[in-house]
Amino acid sequence: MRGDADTMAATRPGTYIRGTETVDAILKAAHTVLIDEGASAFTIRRIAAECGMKVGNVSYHFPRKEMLIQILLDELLESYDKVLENRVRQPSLSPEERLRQLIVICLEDIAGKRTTRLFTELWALANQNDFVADRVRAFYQKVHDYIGEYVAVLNPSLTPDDVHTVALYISASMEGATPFLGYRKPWAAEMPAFINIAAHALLDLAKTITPAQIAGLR
Amino acid sequence: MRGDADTMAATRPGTYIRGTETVDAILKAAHTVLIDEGASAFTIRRIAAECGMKVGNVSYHFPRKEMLIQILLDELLESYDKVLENRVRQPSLSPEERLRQLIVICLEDIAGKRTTRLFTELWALANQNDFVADRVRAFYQKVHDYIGEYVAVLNPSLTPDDVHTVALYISASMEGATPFLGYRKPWAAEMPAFINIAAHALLDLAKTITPAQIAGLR
DNA sequence: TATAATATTGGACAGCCTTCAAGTATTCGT
DNA sequence: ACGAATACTTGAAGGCTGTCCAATATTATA
Repeated sequence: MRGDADTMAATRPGTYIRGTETVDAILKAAHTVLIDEGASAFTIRRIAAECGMKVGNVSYHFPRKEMLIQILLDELLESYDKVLENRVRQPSLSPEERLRQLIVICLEDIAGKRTTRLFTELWALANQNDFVADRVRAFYQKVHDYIGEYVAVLNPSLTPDDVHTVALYISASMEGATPFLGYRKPWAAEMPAFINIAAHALLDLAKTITPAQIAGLR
Repeated sequence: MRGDADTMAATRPGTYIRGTETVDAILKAAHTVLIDEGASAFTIRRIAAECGMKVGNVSYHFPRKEMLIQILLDELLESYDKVLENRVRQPSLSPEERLRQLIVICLEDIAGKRTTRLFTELWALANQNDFVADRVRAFYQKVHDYIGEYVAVLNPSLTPDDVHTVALYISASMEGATPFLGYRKPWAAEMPAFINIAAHALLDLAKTITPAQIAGLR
């Protein structure tokens, strides 16, 4: 059985084998449409066409379009969680090298089509859709916690609040690359140099920033 | 007469006073709808309702919806240009103080509703709409040139290419604040601390980064 | 294999949307 | 004040949307 009882408003339908396969196909098609054609093309009919189904069938498995969005988003963000967990937490490196790894991984990921498209759409959707806004917030919360872990080790003089703020700054610096150096964005070619600067500047920041500087005393 | 002959594909209709007033009202309404309700609500009907007009009338002044988007976007981005020109170029400060000013101004602007909403929508629209993509690129090009001017002075060891890359990095670091600390975004409350960190870190970067670091030699 | 649960189909519905042609009203220069 | 240019309104066509439903087909299990 899928779906954590937790905050879930909608559980995945389908109990028969065939049904779950269909649900998977719909979600995959929805993913493709959202990434390739954007939110404006994200319609039941377009999704049904993408996976060679009838509108009624998609509507049967996802009686409300909102359900589809919610489940798709949950699965997508969960997959990002796993990437972070597997690629960053694994190696037995120094905190500094791990943070560098995380920065490189994040920026390389941002350069990919899926991430560039998905997150630009999500940031816009979050302006109006509370569900999307909340899930995106929860996702980045985790990312900031990852970063904060390393920052706290690298710079023991920071309070927990300061650590969070620095992590937020590091994360924002990277995410800002999305509309500039993301997939098919104007300065995509400069990503290698950008990664070099980011790795240098953000590591240096994490190690040397002081509470006084965060507080604006200078 | 309105509309610069320059690159304009579409010129604003209307030569009568009443006509231009109507056009202005439509543009204002379109602006409101886009900022307050997002791209999905950006429809002729919704815009007409917003300014108390009939659908046909809006359609008369803007025969194609695309025209409306284009003219609205041109006017919006031009207004941002002017803010930059007036608020940053004016004062006779040192390059360092000017760059700090620019950073503070940009981030305070990002915290506003208009900028947060507008640019998140534009980044998403740019994924599919070539016109939007091009205008947004041209806009940021200018921003990067502004930043680059100061970077070049603060750090004479950098080549013009390096200067542009550093300017790009600085700009991205600031824009990345939008989905995190923008208007009604989850960490909006941390903007003051974020500005402190950014002003410190980005100025330090501009002054001390070396070509070797940008090239990844370490 | 019978039966009940599940899946799929095709279509109807009301509601949006954009576009357009045609007619009316207003405004401007003379 | 008059004619022409411009502005506005109307109404309807045609296509898209999400949702719903009844009929049919498939599947799992007792």
